[in-house]
Amino acid sequence: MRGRSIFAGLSREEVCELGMDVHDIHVPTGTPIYHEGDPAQYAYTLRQGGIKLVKSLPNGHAQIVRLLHHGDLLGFEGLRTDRHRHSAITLTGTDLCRLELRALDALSQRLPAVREAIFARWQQALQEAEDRIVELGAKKADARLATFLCQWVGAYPQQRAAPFPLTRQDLGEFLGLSTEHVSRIMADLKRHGLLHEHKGHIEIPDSRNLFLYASSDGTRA
Amino acid sequence: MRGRSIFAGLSREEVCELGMDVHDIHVPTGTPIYHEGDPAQYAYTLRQGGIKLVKSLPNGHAQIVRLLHHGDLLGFEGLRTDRHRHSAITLTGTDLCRLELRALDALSQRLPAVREAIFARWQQALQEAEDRIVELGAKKADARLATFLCQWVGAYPQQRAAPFPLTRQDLGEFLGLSTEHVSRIMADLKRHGLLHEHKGHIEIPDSRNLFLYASSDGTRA
DNA sequence: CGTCCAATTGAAACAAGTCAATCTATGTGG
DNA sequence: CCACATAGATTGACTTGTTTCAATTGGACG
Repeated sequence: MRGRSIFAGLSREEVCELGMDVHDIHVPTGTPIYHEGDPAQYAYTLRQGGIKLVKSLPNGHAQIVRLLHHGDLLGFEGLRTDRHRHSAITLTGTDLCRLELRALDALSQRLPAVREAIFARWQQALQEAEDRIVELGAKKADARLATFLCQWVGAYPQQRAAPFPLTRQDLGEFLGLSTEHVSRIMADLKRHGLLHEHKGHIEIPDSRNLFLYASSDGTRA
Repeated sequence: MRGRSIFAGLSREEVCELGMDVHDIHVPTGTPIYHEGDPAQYAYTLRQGGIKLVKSLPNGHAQIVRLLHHGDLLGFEGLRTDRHRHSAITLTGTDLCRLELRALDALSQRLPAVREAIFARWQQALQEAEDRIVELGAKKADARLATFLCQWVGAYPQQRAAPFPLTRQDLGEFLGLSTEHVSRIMADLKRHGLLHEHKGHIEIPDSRNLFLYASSDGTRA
């Protein structure tokens, strides 16, 4: 699912011939791709790197709504609303494929397979968002962090040590915690030997142990 | 959006003729319509009443993922997955319209307008789920409850006092709080005259005040 | 070598959960 | 019509979880 092109079977040339121009662009670390509230003009597919989708509250607090990996889509809400509903900020240097929303909409109307592919990703995003609601609503801080780390390294099955560009603040904004608390829990996990961290990479020696840590009465409410 | 039929313009007879049989069913208060993990066979549109969508954690905790009002859809995830991803339980007596998923899928493939309508609702659900993530991740208990109450009464603009079938436990499971804490905050709101409650109905004298209460440094992280 | 930013740590304040007791409304059967 | 049983709501005292503030450490980089 994730990582499969939405242009089921179409080559880039064929897509271009259908009237959309497609640009590959590179964005360096920590750079906004678009801002919450901006008029939505482009959608993107993430070819390489990591991105956070952030919503800000009036009182200056930020919440990371979703984290995107290789193969994920962003900006597609522009197909239904005229403005972006969150800010997209790179966590690493990223390679993106930029698509025009108007052309994408027209094209996907004509090609049901493309429409379906977008549809499917949307449904998947809803599923993940609902899982996140459960995490945030029903688990304590340490369990939230532990399950998140398990999922993160699970997204990099090939490597022994997964790249980990997130700061403590990013983790806090994703999990609804203060950076200090995140820091303490991370230190705890390392002390228990459940987690190693070096130079922007993390490694979980035995994810079963971490999972147990995560479940061990990580309850709330 | 909410409340509009997905069968854009088609009469029930036309829908039936297209090969789907449609049943109106009534379900009394507190009854499960389907369970998390059940094979998905039907989808429903909610004609009348209230429903909670619940996910359970292994350790026996429950999280209400979404609350449905008149006009909302449920069970449509069955179009993409073969099992229901949450349990649906009535909060009141409800009138539902039951649709066969297989037939619905076939029909919506043939009628792009129907497909689009479902698509649109899905997108809306994602939007609301992301808003909920922000609520849960970035606000404190009292602010979460206050904004929720505002939204709830906002869904019943016609009445002066909105029907309110939720128990304290429901509120807790929706907002990620203990029932006791919910009870205390509700008592506080009433003490401040921001909220009245009688016999399964609530009334917010001035929603601006409650909103202020909700925003007044309702920060976290 | 000094600077800067992120991470860590500690102590204290605050928020929320837990447990237990009480209260209230509601419905039931006598 | 009343006594009682029941389930949800409330309240209080206490414990635990989390944030806040402030100070310190550590690493990356010029």
